[in-house]
Amino acid sequence: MAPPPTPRQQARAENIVRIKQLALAQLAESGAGALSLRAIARELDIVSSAIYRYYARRDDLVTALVIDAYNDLATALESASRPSRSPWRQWVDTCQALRAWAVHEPHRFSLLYGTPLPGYEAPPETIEPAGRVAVALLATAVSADPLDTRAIPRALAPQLDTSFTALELPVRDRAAGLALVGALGQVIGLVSLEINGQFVGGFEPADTLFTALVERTADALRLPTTR
Amino acid sequence: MAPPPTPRQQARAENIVRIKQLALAQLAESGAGALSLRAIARELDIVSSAIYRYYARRDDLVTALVIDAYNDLATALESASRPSRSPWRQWVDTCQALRAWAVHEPHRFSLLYGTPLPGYEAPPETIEPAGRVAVALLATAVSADPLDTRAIPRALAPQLDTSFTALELPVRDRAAGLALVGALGQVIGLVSLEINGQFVGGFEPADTLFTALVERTADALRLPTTR
DNA sequence: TGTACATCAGTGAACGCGCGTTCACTGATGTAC
DNA sequence: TGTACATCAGTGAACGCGCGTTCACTGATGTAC
Repeated sequence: MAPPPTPRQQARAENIVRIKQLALAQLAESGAGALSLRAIARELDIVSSAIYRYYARRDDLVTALVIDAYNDLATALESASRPSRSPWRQWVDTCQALRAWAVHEPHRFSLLYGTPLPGYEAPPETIEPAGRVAVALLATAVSADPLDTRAIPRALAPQLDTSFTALELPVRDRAAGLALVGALGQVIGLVSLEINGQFVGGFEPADTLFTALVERTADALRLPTTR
Repeated sequence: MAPPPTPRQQARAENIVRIKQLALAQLAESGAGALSLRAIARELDIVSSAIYRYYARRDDLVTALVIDAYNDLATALESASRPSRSPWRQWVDTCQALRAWAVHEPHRFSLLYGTPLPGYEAPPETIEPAGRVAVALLATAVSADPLDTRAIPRALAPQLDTSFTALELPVRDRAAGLALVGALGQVIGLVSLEINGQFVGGFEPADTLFTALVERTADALRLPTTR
């Protein structure tokens, strides 16, 4: 039984929420590289040094934002995948949820999958939430059974085994695992191209394009269309 | 017949080269957001205001770097595609050239396909070199003839037609065009995941993974294996 | 070929702004007896 | 329940650093006659 929070603890928790909100607003406006503790303090109506009560270093705040973003994205994907639907449908729905999240919060998507921040090294505690996203997306497609007539290269087999074991994703075989990595790369790539503006003038809005492509991938993975 | 360059013109051209070199070094070290005209001037042993003789605004320098990067990448792709080889082979070779370029110069790849710089708007003159890259990559796969049993959505047809007409890429049909966009998204996505460190611990080095996937895409596009 | 003039690369000082982080401190809140 | 003490959020000043951009200027280079 946790003791009830003291007013001080509660104020602290609320301030952390506010700090993150302001940080996200900055992220959206000026990018992650320009995240400024001083600017956050200013908007909090707090002297600049007081921020250090909450995050000892700028990078600690970035880490908090990264972890939150992975978790929010994973949750969005998980709740998009309705178990009553066929794997084919679940895959398409989940991909669309990923795109929707990314289009809605492009700066947070870029924080996760965009250019690494110079000087920032993602600490180990980001690995688990990052995995949650991969699992949430690929779990809908574990039943994949692609036609694949080529042999898996010798060097690739252990990489595939290690990765899917670590994620606890029971894929059918290595060919299926490989196809899943390809599908993941495609989804992330298409979303990146869209939110980075590479489709401007050609495929905007890109929802039809995106849906058509993830459906074809679902076909290529030969995902069951019935539950 | 162009007149021979004066010493002054020559010095100017050389300085522009040096400025770009120093800018690229900064890009690699601190990211595009931290590109600093003052720092460049310092390394050039020039007073900070003198830089404005060369680039009137910071963004003009960024634009020059973007255009150079697109052109260098396009050239790398073009020279990787040997016409004596089969389309299947050309596609795989070109994709590998793209990955090699990106792995060798990740900061330049990120400048093109990574998170947009806050406040920087790519001017129209970047469109043509950006197209050169798309053409260099996709031209190797114009003979694609994927199995595709689904109808192209109504909203998608004009987008596909416009895009491939603009690039002057004579794809077989819309299904092939759609598959090519999917392939492009996958290649960019995989390379982005790799250079942004998302494969760390799982698929590093990623060359075997990458090759296996572009080969399978070449299969799926049913590219001819003979010239 | 020589001279007068125009061009323009580079100078140096300044404006006004931003940042992260440390430090000794005040004073309200929380806790242990 | 009351009091003494410990905790710790927030203060305010300071350190040392960075940036883009403007401006009037010097003096070497280029050019037109």
